[in-house]
Amino acid sequence: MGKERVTVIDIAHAAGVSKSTVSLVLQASPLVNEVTRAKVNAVIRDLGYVYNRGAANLRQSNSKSKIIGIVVNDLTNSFFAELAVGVDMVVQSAGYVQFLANTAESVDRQREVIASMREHGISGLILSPARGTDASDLKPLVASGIPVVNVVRQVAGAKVSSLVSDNHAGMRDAVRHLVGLGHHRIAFLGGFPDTAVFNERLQGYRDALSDMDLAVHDELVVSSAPSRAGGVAAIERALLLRERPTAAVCFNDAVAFGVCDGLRAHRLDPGEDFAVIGFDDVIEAQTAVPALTTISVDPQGMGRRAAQLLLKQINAGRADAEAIVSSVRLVVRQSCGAAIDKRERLSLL
Amino acid sequence: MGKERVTVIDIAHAAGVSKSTVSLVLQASPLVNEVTRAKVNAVIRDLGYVYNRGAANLRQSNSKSKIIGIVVNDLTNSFFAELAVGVDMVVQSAGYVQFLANTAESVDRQREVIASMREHGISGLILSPARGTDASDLKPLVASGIPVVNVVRQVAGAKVSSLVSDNHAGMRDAVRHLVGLGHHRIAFLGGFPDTAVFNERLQGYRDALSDMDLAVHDELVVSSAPSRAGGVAAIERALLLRERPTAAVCFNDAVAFGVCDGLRAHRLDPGEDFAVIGFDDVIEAQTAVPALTTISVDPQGMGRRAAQLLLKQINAGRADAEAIVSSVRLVVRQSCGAAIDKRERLSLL
DNA sequence: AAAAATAATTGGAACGTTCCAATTTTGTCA
DNA sequence: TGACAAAATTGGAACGTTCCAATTATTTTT
Repeated sequence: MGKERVTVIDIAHAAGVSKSTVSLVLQASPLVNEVTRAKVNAVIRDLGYVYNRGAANLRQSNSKSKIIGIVVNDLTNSFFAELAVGVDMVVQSAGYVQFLANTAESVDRQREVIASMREHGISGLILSPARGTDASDLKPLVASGIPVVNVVRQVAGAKVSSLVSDNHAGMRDAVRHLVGLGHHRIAFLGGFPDTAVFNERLQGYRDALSDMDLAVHDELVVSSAPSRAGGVAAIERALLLRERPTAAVCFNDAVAFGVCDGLRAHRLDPGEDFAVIGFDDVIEAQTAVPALTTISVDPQGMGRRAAQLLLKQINAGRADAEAIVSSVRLVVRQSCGAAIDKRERLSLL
Repeated sequence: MGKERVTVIDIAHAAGVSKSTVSLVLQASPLVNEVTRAKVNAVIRDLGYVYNRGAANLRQSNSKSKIIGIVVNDLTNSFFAELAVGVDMVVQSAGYVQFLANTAESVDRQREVIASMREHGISGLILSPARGTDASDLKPLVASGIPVVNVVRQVAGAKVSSLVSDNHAGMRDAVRHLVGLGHHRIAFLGGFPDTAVFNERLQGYRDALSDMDLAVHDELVVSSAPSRAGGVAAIERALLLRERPTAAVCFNDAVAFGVCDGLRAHRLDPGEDFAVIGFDDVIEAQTAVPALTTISVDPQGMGRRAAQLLLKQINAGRADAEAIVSSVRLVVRQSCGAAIDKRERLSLL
């Protein structure tokens, strides 16, 4: 059943026209007469023809392939899943289809999948680089004129566009908010110190404290895996300090949830006895108990913007690197509690 | 810089051999002499040649394309993200690359992306069908001999393979466990009643109650959106019953988390005052507070198995439909609490 | 050393499409 | 009706690869 392919030649034959004409109707060219167009389209439907983009693409090597690649370092992280969804939306409605690959932080794997995608003729790539990605890994790609947009993480020295969230400003706003509520011992919890994102966020924390004329205590900075379990571990350590913090900004929401878990394990009520602020605003942040105050980075929106930027570069034919930092905003929910003085007043009742 | 493509002809020319020879070394044929092979490979590296799979694939239309498609109905759901990761793992190590598309439950979108993938020459498809998918949507695909593996959801009447989790047995085990702990008013919360998955799980719930000689009360079945918010709504309704349930099995983990939230809003402690069991075992289930007792379905494992099944069919050239139900297992954590009598004994202290 | 066998290489056709230049058909105007 | 313009159609070459049959180079056998 349905062994051999139906080609334009078959269509042409059945419709009594030439293959050139069939090709023209496939491209919706205005050159072809209405009645022949109708006839050809009918035959196309009848014979169950399916367009062979591979062949088409071979001929028109000038034109682009309608395929883009997206490779992320950790698809199990819902942040990246959301990002992929955002990319998918704009890419899909532009008539493109996307190769998606997960590198699980392996640069070797990343190299392989990028090479494979290249052989398949992607006309652009959105990349959330694995830790340790070197500019040389992207070199061949940009040398052959394929636009690349880095998201979330930058690659030092690579001449490609990037779209990262404003880590510095986000963390600064979080700290300011806590200070405004009356806190002055604020911890910075979670994250691996060898990443650019960590350092940007940490710097935002430090700068905010300085701006508000508060001392920066290094023992209040506790790094850990950027996961829920890491959050538990980090708050454990922070609670051992002789002078306990009264609030924490966390590397990301996963850490923040872990911190809440750890607080509860110590009979402390997050939001009430201790203020917690996350980063990312993952979906669960709004429905968790307590709802998480966090920095919203809208990963889906970032995905959309990255895809738009990539498509723009593909269409322009020219890919001059531009670095966009995506603004973020503080979303105040319950986990950071009310102002300290107000709380004290209430507790007097 | 790097404007025009390097082709086998360029390689042949530079290495002083024919394009046929170059082609042979590209395919690692044993027919070619070691020294020429080395020479050709050197030139390939020097000129920065990249293989054009499109062209190759065009010629050898018998051979397959090394591309598979995966389309899911909701990538923002971490269950499907995990599934995609599982697929990615086996597909990647088999030298394939995957088109990934998200349909967001739209059958129209699904139809479009499947058509697009077909035009791009996928040699197999893994599909988690959007709600309302009809067998006719898959007809053309199977007619042209492209293997399809449905995951999570079946499509009635479609002659394709499927891999679904054992919903009936999973829910049955959950209910049995609760009955074993001493509960006899157990609610079934969440999910849309018009889906096959819902009905399979509900049937497991009913059968387990019957098996244990307990009555099935329809008012204890409260459907809702299969989300955290839906869980909150469902438990709200369940708590309005004059005879309240003491435990609940939930349509999935998201609902279960919502149920926990709702319980807390009523000053009830999930796991202590009310037993909750989820379904899916998403990552957060183990780190949540209380850790969620749930039915583990290992989405990543399902993804791997689905991919393996698909590759098997692709390689066999023959795609006889087989229906696999993936076994599940109850993972007991804290949200279902201790046995009722033990708890009563403890509370006497 | 000639014949036969084997190893290595090669030119051209083919895959399914698009593009170009050329041709045929149709329409318009004097 | 003839001349011209406009509209519609068309054949062949090309894209980058693989495959086949054929050729050439090398080795083995007698």
